Amino acid sequence: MTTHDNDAFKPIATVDLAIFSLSPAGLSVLLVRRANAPFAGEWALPGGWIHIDKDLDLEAAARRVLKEKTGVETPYLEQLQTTGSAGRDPRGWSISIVYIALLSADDVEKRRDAMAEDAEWRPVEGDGVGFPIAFDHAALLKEALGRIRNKVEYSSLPGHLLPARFTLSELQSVYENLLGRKLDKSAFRKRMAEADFLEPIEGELRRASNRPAQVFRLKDIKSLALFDRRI
Amino acid sequence: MTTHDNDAFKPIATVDLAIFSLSPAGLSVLLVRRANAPFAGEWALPGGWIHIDKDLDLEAAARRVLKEKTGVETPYLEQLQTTGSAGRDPRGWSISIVYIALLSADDVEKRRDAMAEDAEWRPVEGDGVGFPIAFDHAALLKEALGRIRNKVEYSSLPGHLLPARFTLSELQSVYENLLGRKLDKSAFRKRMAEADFLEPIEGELRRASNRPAQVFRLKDIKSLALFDRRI
DNA sequence: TGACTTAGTGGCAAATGTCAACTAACTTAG
DNA sequence: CTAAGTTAGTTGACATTTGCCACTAAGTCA
Repeated sequence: MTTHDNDAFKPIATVDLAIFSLSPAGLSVLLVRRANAPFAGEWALPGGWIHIDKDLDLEAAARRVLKEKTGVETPYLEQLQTTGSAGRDPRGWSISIVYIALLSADDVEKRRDAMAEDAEWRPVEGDGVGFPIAFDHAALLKEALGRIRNKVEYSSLPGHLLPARFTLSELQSVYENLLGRKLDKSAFRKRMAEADFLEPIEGELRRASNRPAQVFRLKDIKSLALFDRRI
Repeated sequence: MTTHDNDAFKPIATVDLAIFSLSPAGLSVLLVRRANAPFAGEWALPGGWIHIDKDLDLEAAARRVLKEKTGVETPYLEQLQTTGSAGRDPRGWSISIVYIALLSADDVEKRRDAMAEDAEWRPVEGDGVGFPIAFDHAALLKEALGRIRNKVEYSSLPGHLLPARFTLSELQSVYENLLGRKLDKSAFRKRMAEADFLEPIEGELRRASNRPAQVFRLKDIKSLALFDRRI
């Protein structure tokens, strides 16, 4: 292996984000309208070059892009995968480090004013958004959706799509929405208790329902609790 | 985001591999002695620059490095994570796309002559190798070991450390070695049947044991079967 | 105050997992 | 050739877990 610093070994490198939020209608993903070639005018996953003068590391780069596009800072950011090849970008050999970010609908709504003008939430339809998007971003989006739908079955991931405080019924609704099926209330509550990733906020009840419901929060807002057995 | 092609946005990019094999004594990892600065003379995970003139994509780059260092081609290569920051390489902002490769002891032995001279198998001790290694490779190795030890509990990963043909007892031994505990034979066999990732090779028995044992192969040599419930 | 809605819990039947003991297919020694 | 021994493979009793229906509880509303 030859070891010398020149452009023969330096690909284009970006971070790209699959940013999701959840409404009663289902998952939405954030897309941006590209201003410049290649793919000018087309929708894409938000992303950008790594600013080696500003970004201390990859996660910092991803967080910067997330903030720029949504105005939101999320505790939950997961690296999906890195894709890189000669053919994926007309400008040259390029690498994309792809992250998944999960935002609660609340946070999104609160920061709607701070959203980038070129960005828009689009409902997820099946494995994509129902229309073509730039680069290989359709494949990346499909991969991200696969990751989310898989992890819902064995982890606390849905909790990261809720506001910081939520009820068990709200959590169950998110699981059901992402799983695409109804869950038994008793079994669900038993599972959540067993998985031990929630803590009741003492003295805080949600009075919107007929019977006041206990409010919970995630014990760990940055990482997922993994279950021993799939739902 | 400014979009222009210059070195302000081009980090150093390499692929690095955590290559494992298993002996009765436990896991071993391949290390290489670095010839050049930085960290000249120190041990590191094998890796190298992406050759944008030769490598069609990242996986091709990883496979090239694997072949160069071990002489072996493995069906099983998994992307671990991508790490990148300003501080991890003295030469500048750098990214490493890290892969895990699993080789059977058989394949390693058969191709020992083709192994790179600067490469050496080292036994895994705890979360590392028991001595310092270059760059942030100790952290990467720890991460890779964590990934493997986690996935043993809910997937067919151990099958990828065996030769293409193996018996259930051999497979069980690998699980026990990586899990660090004994498994009940009957329960183990029931689990493997349930997970449905093995197929018996008709008419092929291993006669090394007292009672001839059925020989199996993995149904899918490139990807893992995931279990519904952890072992 | 009673009907209704939602939250939260209990308990039993069904399903699943554990593992000891069994049978089977050899090899080895006498 | 046969019995003993070793390993592979299977069975089934019992323990544990899970699913889910029905119950109680805490309100709101008319």
